[in-house]
Amino acid sequence: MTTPASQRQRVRATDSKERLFEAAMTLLGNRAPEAVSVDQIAAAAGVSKGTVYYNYGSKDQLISQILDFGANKLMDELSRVAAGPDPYAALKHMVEFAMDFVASYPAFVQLWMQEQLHADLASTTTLHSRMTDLLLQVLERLVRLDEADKLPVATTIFGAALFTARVRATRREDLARDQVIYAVMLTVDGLLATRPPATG
Amino acid sequence: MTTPASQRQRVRATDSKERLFEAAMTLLGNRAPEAVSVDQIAAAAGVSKGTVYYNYGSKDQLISQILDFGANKLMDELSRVAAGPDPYAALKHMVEFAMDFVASYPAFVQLWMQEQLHADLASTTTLHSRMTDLLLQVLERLVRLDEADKLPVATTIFGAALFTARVRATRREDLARDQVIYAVMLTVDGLLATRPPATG
Amino acid sequence: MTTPASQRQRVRATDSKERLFEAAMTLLGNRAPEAVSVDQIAAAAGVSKGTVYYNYGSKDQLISQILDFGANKLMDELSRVAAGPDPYAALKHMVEFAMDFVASYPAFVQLWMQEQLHADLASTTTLHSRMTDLLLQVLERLVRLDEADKLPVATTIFGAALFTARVRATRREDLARDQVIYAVMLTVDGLLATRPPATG
Amino acid sequence: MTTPASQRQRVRATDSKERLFEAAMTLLGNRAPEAVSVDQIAAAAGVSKGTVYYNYGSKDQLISQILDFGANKLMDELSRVAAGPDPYAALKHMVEFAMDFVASYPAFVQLWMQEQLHADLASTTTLHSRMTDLLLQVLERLVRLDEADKLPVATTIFGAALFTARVRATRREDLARDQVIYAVMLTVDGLLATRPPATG
DNA sequence: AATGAATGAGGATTCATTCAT
DNA sequence: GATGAATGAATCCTCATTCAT
Repeated sequence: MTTPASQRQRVRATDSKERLFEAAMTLLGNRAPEAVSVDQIAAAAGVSKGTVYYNYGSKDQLISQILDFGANKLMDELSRVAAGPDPYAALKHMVEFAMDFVASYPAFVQLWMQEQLHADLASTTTLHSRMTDLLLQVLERLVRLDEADKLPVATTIFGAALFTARVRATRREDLARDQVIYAVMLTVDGLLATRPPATG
Repeated sequence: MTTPASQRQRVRATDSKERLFEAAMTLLGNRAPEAVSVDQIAAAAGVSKGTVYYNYGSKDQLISQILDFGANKLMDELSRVAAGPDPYAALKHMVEFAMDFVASYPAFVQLWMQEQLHADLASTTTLHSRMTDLLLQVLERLVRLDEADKLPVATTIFGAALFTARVRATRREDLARDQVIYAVMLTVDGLLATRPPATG
Repeated sequence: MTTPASQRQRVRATDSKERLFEAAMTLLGNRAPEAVSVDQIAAAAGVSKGTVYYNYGSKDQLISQILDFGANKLMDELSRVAAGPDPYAALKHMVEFAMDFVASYPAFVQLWMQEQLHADLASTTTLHSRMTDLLLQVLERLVRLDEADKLPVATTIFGAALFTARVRATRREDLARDQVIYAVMLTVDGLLATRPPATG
Repeated sequence: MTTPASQRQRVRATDSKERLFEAAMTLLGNRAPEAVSVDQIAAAAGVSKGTVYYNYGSKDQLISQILDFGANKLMDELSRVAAGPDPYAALKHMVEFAMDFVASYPAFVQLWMQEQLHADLASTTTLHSRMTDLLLQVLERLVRLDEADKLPVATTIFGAALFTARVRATRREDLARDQVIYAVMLTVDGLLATRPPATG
């Protein structure tokens, strides 16, 4: 049935789903997921509570989709940036992008950190290892690393970027974007200063 | 609450209170505070629910006290370590201590990050600024920093340490303590490599 | 038992007991008994909560004793006043005394009205019938009443006095004592105007 | 989970709200609001506890609505009756109506008296002043009153009617309706006997 | 005589979820 | 597609009461 009337309805249906997604995104950027009720999300989206369940099945699934959306969006762009010819510039661009991404989607870090706590490390671990893998790909084009240092170094860069980005999102006045990026890149500078360059 | 602070000699009096503190500490290390019920804390401490309220007034106050306890303990020791003669060694000892502290009190980071989200930046901000102040005191004995870089750099070190420590606390198998400490110190190495030494 | 030692103890015991009585009296004047906790009473009296139970056995018994104390005090004085030679003057004095009594012991009316609701009409009914009996004794010295009118008339006077006195206790600015007494006495004036005088 | 549909009674949309209202009305007629739990109200209405909150938001709001409903219903009818041509008859009809109203809605007086105690004199004062205003409108068509006597006299009639009506609602055997109305009207008789008639 | 610690039953409220329409 | 009504489990908290000291 693709009568004009039902088409019009489908457009509006998609509308509801997207509005809910945006609303949840906004609300979850400031508060822990437990502190955001389905009522609040529905109200912020201007739809009824039932619509949340109609479109997403459950609160957890809605949150999961936000998390997945964020993780994929982040990784996609980061992978693209990581492919740049100059590894140092690529790393810096990655940090820059991460910084801006967190500013745009504060809910994402919020949710990811929250998930980190639960024992079900499914998507969480996945993102973490995807991130460190990607970082290491670029780092190894820059310096030679001991096997045992790889994960710690990558995790440190990842953590420094995430943490400072998150702090910036909360209290934005006193942490200038470029200075923070510079500070995070110091880890890489430290590597360059103390490690042999990558053999190519 | 009419508890004269001078008479803390009663052994049994402190017993329930301490057991509750420990139990809350343990439970809050693995889960978000909203996900830990007062019932669970009381049960884990082997006391009745009412005892939580008798001793702490409310769940929030119990959590607050854990947070304060952790913040003070952390800052006390860190201040002591920061006073060491060699600034680089002092910084490394600080990172080492932070790493071990988080391993011992995972609940603390958990709670602190949680607080970070809420808008009530009272104790949260305090710890953050106390930490960055202390870090900067030591850093400035090591290198000369632009005014605008101070807070970003200190926040980066703080964040990298906290984040990696927290990740270690969750999944301890693949992040060796010493390598992580080395990785966090890379930020300092980067500073040393790119900045003029402190004048003294 | 009137040994010196026990006397001395009785003095101190009486002290706590009386302080509790006064404190309860004050607190119960402004709030419903359910809204006044034993903690509050003990705190207001400057003693520990256990002392309430040591002295009164339970919250209910403490309240009961206040109620009994008030009922007896009120009835004693009212009986004395009722015996005056002029029945109209006696009635007016009774109303005056009741008005002042309620102003002094607002908790009393409060508690009595509260008890009124419960099905256990023990002390409540007793006071009510003692009051109406006393009123009727005086009224019958003034006018002749049909048997069926006695209780309604006495209850009306009782109620008018209690209600206005209670309203005065709450919002004291706009109800002058003497006008209120005059207004309550209008019921008696109405009787005098429409009823044959008592035969004596 | 949920009980099978066969066991559960289907309740119509508006039904639940009204059933809750009635149930609360009944329960609050016999007990102080603090002594009536939301569980009891829900059980008496045959709905779940959550339904109380869905329909009324809170226990206080439910009680408020009962109070408002009663106050409006009482005032509406009383205003209508007060407009009658003969002021004495109008007053008597007002008392009669009040008497019957309290018999029908004992909860109302109960709640009103309870509110009286709290310091939040919002709705309470309103009803009180609306009542005395209305009474005075009619009284002034009957007799001339000193300014200072107006409020006391009106409050006395209001109180006498409310109090006796409430006593009747509790122990109905010994206070006949007509005799009580007669007794309350004695205040008016007293005024007529001692005051100059209204000019007009 | 007095108390501080502890208790547990009970109460108000929230909220994710279900379901008939 | 969407919704409003209803639910009940779970949660935080209060408070009268008990008891060892």
